[in-house]
Amino acid sequence: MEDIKLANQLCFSVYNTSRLFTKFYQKALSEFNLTYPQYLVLLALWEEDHQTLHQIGRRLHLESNTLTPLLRRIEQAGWIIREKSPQDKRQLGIRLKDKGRDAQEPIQQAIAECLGHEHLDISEYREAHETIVKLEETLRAALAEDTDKPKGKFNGLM
Amino acid sequence: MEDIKLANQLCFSVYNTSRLFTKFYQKALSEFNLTYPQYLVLLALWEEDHQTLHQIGRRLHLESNTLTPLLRRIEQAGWIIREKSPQDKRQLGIRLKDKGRDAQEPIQQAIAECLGHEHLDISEYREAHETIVKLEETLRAALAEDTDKPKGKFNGLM
DNA sequence: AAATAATTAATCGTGCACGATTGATTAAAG
DNA sequence: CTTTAATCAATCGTGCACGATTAATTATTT
Repeated sequence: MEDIKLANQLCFSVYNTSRLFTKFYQKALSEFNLTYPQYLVLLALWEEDHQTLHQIGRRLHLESNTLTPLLRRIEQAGWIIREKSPQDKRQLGIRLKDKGRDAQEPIQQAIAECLGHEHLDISEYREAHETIVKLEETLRAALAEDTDKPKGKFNGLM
Repeated sequence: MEDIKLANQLCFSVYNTSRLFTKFYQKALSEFNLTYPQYLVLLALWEEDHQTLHQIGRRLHLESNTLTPLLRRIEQAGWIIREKSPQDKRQLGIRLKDKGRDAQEPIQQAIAECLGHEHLDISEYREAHETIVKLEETLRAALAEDTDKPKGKFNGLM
């Protein structure tokens, strides 16, 4: 029963920190008219251009219900191009336009300045990163478990 | 420049963990037709009944643009009552209905079962909680700083 | 007392998240 | 080859978040 209180506090502080972090990035990204999720898509494409919607979804843990409109907005703003794959017409290919490729340096620069301007020493949080990644994996495993096994203790019996 | 990569990773894992945690709670709360933010409001009221919208906002770091519709939905579902304060007609008082008060035990129970069922040992994450709270405070301080000081290095000079 | 400022909730518009479903296309089974 | 199953993107509806503004009320100043 004391575990619930701890879970509540942990969840709440993760929730708060996520909102704060997003707000922080939003400030750096505002001059480019980008949101944080849009920036994540660009990050994925900077690592590897020309991915499918599905691949980007695997990387960001998002599905088409979120990605379809998100990618459409990013295309609308001229960062990327969406086009059906000729080989497999189910898939949607995503690739950077020049604007998207060229923006990598200035955008990273803006974020770096924002970090500096706030004298935020993120390197202090290396341990925070490690612990939260472990928590992330634990939660993902726990949640994945009972999408496989539907429910209850009688799996595979009916 | 390496700091940006670290910040990106940290922010992304916080973002992921927040979504996973919410999903975890959502599963426990679904039988009560409650969302995680709605549960947070109930948590606040269980600690202290009869608060104003403003007070709840201070506790959850949310403002009226989010809380007004959120509280309206919670009232709609019969958990709480919203009523203008007679003393100060600007304020909106929020208090639990019987349904809201009585649900505390069964809801906490459902969450506890969910924790157990997933064999999630949250107590392992006491250190995660500490580090993330520190990160939360750092970010909040950094972001608060330049809502006070508007921008640039020439504050208070014009 | 009258004018001004501050506080508070509500409103508006946009953009995620996400459960659930649908329709198109491809792969696999019979 | 045809039927069936699997895959993938899109769509739909709901509920947050949040920047920005507005309107009502109260507090403060003059």
